[in-house]
Amino acid sequence: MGMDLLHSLNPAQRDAVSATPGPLLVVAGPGSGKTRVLTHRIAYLIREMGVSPWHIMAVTFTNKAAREMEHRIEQLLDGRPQGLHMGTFHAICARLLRREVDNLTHYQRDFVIFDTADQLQVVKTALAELRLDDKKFPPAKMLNGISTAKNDLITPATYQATNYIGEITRRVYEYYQLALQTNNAMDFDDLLMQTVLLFDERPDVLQKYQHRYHHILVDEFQDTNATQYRLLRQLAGDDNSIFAVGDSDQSIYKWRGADYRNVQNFYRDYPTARTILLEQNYRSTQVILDAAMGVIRRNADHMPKKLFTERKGGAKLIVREAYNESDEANAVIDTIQDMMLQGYSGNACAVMYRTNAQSRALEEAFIGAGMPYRLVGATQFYQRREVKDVIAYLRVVHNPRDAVSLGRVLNVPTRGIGQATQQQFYLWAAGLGLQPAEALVRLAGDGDLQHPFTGRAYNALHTFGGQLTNWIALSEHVAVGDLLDAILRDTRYQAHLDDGTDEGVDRWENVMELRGVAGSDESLSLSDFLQQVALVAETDNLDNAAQATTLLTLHAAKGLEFPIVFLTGLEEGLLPHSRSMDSEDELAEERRLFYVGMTRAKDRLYLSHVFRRSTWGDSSVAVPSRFLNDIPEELLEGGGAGQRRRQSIDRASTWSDTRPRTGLERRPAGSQPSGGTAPSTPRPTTPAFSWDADRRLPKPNPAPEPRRERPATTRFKTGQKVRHTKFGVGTVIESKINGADEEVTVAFPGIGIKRLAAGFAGLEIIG
DNA sequence: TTGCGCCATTTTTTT
DNA sequence: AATGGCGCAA
Repeated sequence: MGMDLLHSLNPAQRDAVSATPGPLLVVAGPGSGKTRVLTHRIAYLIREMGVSPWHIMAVTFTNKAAREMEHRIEQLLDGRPQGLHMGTFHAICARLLRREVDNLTHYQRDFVIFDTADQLQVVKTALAELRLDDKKFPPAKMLNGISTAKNDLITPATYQATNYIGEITRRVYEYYQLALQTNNAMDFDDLLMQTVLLFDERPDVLQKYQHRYHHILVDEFQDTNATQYRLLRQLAGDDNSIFAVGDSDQSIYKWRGADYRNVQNFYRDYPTARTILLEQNYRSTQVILDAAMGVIRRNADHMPKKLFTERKGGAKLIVREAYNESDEANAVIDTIQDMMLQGYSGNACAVMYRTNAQSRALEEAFIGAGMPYRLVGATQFYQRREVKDVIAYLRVVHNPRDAVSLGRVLNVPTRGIGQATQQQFYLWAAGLGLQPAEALVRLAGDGDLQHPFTGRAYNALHTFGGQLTNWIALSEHVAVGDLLDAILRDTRYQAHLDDGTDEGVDRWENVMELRGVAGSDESLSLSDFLQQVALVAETDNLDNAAQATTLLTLHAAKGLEFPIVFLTGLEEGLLPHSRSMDSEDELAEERRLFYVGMTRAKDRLYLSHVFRRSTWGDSSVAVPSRFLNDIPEELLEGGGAGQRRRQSIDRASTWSDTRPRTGLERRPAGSQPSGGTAPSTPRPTTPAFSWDADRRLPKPNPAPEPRRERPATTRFKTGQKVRHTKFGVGTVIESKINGADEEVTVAFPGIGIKRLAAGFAGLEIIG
């Protein structure tokens, strides 16, 4: 029997799976079979060590990972183990808090979970109430500060402000937290923090869980934050075992409070902890691994690892420059079609990028080519206005104290409760000591109730209050789906969305999709439904069955693998992102992000950057990412990246008026070769380049291109040498008129690309 | 009160 | 390029 579980593992994996209970850290390189180790460990505990599943808790990073593990354990054990507790930190905490809600000081049963939009709403209210200027103190920044505090387990009471902004953040945080309690709502961070606080205050409650969870397994340990780590320590107590799996090279959530120093904390707090290193990779070719190691090695805090695989050799990496993002996208598509001809299936490829905004150009190209794709993230389903509205209705029905959700739908669809009425209404409700929805219900139910509303406003409020009362009553004995139907019917929501445009139809379809999620299952409670909906991640719903290329951000790619991976937009400012450029730490994280992307690839890795990238409608010259320079030359097909980087800058300087015919010029919109729908023409668009060098097409489209800029009035010309007082001598890459001033982009050797306002820069032309 | 149109600002990554 | 905030007209 024991053979079954261990014989398919390599020595290091076997060591981990069969380790004696106690603190253990598995350092798992990418593709080293960590899910395998985790699942086998759980199976081993149950079957070989006689541990009851009831005593095991496994924490994963996404719900999808939890499901996947559950599925694999089921296969290993020929059945579902009863009582095994598996899920994300957030889901596990939410469940625990629901169960212990009577022991919470500030919350009642039926609390709701606020998402970012709700949080922003609360912060805006807080700023208004505190008479603070939301221009000076942007709500998103405030929220960020609050979240950071919560991730570090800092409450409004323990918040130490060191400067004015800090003091403002503290005040907003204080107000915000009270508002959440009044709304009987928690945000994502609360789920974790309130659990820790509960355990702190109530040793008896903590003890209950300590007695239950003898074995705690943690996936993606490098991405735990201080609060999560504290929670693990609380649960582990003195007697329970922590089995942590992680890889600090794949830590990419520092901005969310993740602190990979928890790895060091782990050793500090558990001096007897064992470490097991998993270095054998079962995913990628050695070429891909070597390239990835070449990149990650440059990080100062990188712990040396030697990733190896039995898949010696492999195709070299291919780096190419495209003219602009649409050419880049078309080149990707062209290569994917090629790969499919070579026998790869439709879901073999993934295209990754740094920012969600980059998906647009790709999507357009896929649609243009008639190629199937699925997009992970972007405007996430549950963030869409119409979906949020419908959920807000359900939330108010579920928890009438939720004033944020009520505020969202009070006049959506418009029902004659305008701004003036709303203000009056909120004041009146507050005077009664009631939350708005509670007051509405009272107004509808009690004809004698004193109120200040005039005929029209009263009618509108009274009617809505009546509806709300009905829905609440309905929710007691009817399935979630039926309740949703009633709400949609009573509010005439479909008519509200139908504005005659395709977008209106889309929106209704989204609502129907949500209706599908609710299903007609009687046993799904409203509470469970809302929680489920609040805690889903976009990657959770990724099904691999669809024969489509996956489009996703590098962050979303973590934990996934694909035979063929395209990393696009590898340019300075994008990867590394411009917001990360002035901090060594953040730069290191950007590099890890690149590393994560590279190591998703099993067989082939394509890297691309563009010459011209458009952001916010105007485009500018881009420089290849510095990370490309760190890939060993011999692993790249064709020339090295460093060479290309220099070439690109040089080329930029010769490309203004004497631009050679490259076939790369952007075609005027609409001049694309048409007929893309015919299946016999699999290549409806003409790629500017192909990764397959010999298939590079001759330039078929000599359509005269409208000049992009009228440089007649610019003082500086591309290719000119200029001198700057601080940066020294550089080469002008481009210059354009921007408002009243001229914007000059200059490459300064050894310094980088600078964008300068000609009026202020004091540039001297020297050649 | 609603709805439209103009203006400003924006994008890093997400449970 | 797209969204949100704001002012004005109906």
